[in-house]
Amino acid sequence: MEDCCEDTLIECCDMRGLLSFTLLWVLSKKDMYGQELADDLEKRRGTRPNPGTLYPALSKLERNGFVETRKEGRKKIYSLTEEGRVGVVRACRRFCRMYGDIFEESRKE
Amino acid sequence: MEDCCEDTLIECCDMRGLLSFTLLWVLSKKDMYGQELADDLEKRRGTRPNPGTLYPALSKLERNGFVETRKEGRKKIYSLTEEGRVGVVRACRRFCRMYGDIFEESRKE
DNA sequence: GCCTTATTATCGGACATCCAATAGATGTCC
DNA sequence: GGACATCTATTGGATGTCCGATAATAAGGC
Repeated sequence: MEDCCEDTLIECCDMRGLLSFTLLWVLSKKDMYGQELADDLEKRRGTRPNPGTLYPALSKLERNGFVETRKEGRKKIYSLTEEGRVGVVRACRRFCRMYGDIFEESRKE
Repeated sequence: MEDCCEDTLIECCDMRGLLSFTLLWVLSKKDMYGQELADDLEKRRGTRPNPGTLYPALSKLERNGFVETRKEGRKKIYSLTEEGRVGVVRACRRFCRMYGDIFEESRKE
């Protein structure tokens, strides 16, 4: 408990990465606008992603055809395209093959 | 099955990242030399990490005190320090908080 | 209309991860 | 000793993820 890093950053190794994958995953559950996505990421990581990180990643996903957007008032709602839905399933499979054992072991404790 | 990406790279989103975390995790199971670590990563990801990726990451972990080395013949064996063991436990906790739900759902299928 | 606020967005810089290509160092085998 | 294979390592360049700071846009309240 005492060395539980609830809201702190890991200092032993860099844990950056997988932002676009995480965004696809979150969007596969529910359409969201930017700040909602930022809320979700903040809950996961403990820190809120900077707009300079989040929006370019979303733009790239849209440019590549995995995400589409619509406007609702001042909000811009992001949702997966059909291609995005196919892609996220494949990406999850790859993710599990890469890191599944880490989770299996951590579940036991 | 047909869209299973056994040995191909994911094309829908970038899945780089977490190399140093993965190295710490693998080393927490067994001391290894460089090429052994490369074998393990190849099995996980489908592609072999380039030496220009692997060795700088290991050097940084050693420089930061999480990994130490000894020579055995032409091999250089990497192992975790005590600090590395503490760090990897914390990092795993963080990792599970970030991505646990993805695994939980994928386990069901 | 004007101010406030929420939301989207860009810029510049730092760094980790990735690659291809190449080099150095050390065992092994003939 | 010399050729070969194995293992460690570096260089240089591309890209994604991260930040702080700042800007642009648009809805709502007065």
